[in-house]
Amino acid sequence: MERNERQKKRDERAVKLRRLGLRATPQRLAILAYLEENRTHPSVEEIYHALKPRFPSLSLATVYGTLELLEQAGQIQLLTLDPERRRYDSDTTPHAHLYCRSCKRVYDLPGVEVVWDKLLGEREGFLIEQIWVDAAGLCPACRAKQDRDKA
Amino acid sequence: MERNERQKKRDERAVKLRRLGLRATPQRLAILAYLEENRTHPSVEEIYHALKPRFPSLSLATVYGTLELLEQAGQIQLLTLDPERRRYDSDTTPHAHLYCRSCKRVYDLPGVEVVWDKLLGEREGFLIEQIWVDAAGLCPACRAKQDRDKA
DNA sequence: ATAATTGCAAAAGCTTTGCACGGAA
DNA sequence: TTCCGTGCAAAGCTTTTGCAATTAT
Repeated sequence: MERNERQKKRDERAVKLRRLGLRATPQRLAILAYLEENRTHPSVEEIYHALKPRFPSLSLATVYGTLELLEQAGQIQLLTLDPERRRYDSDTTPHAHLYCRSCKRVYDLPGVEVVWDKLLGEREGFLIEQIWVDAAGLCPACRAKQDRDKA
Repeated sequence: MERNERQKKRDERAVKLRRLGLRATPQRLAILAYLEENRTHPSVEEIYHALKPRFPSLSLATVYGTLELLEQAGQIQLLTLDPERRRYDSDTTPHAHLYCRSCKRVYDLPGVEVVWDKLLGEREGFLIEQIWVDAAGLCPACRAKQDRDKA
């Protein structure tokens, strides 16, 4: 990616934050950029460790706070399917996830056709604002490894 | 419920546990019974507090351990849609849940038609063993309350 | 200049672990 | 009698909080 393009994206993120009434601090821009560039559904700790070298003074509390803020602003989504820790996804469009019970990572699960919009709205008195389709099982790599071990 | 019927259900639970290779201790029977009789998706702490009066020596560690055991044996399911704590459901048949962001309780969500079985099995290299459909929003009571407050 | 944000340290939950004792089979 | 299971206390993590110092606007 060109230097100019990188700068352009950074500016776009800054504008986005200011439109939300938030200050565009280097920490927030970096966290947002990390999430957009790493679609691995990172945990808070993973984001923290990835950015710590570039921001030696970065604190976990800041990462927690920023993620909560971005989530409430609808810029990212909180994933709860990993029972051990929070994970975040900058892709807020509807898609299913899978939690691999072997490597404990979260993957996008392709090919799940759900009529997401039909589920939102009112339903038997409930107001449905958000839907997640979560799976648990094995990712391709762990599945292959398990087959090998059995053989 | 008659005394005989209660005893009968207790015996059935004991048999079920022994078939799984587990000892039928009073604590385990009580936890299982509580989950079957309280379909409120209780947290570990809720189960602990409910049973503590009848089992003054009961420990949280025992509740945690028993729930993990029962889950791995497929007798109950772990729900992760409440980001603050684990909840459990003795109903292991496919059904959707809703997390009310106001009262923070978990409800069964009626009327969601998902072809659950079609989602299980192999899919693009992934092995899908379990599926959850989780929603966030407002339960009927909190929704009514919010409408009232707005008026 | 001013108000929002960060970073630190401490605290607060939730969950797990190790081990001696007790109880189910 | 033999192990499995329980309870306790301590530890381990994840997440939150309060506040003084810093920084974006």
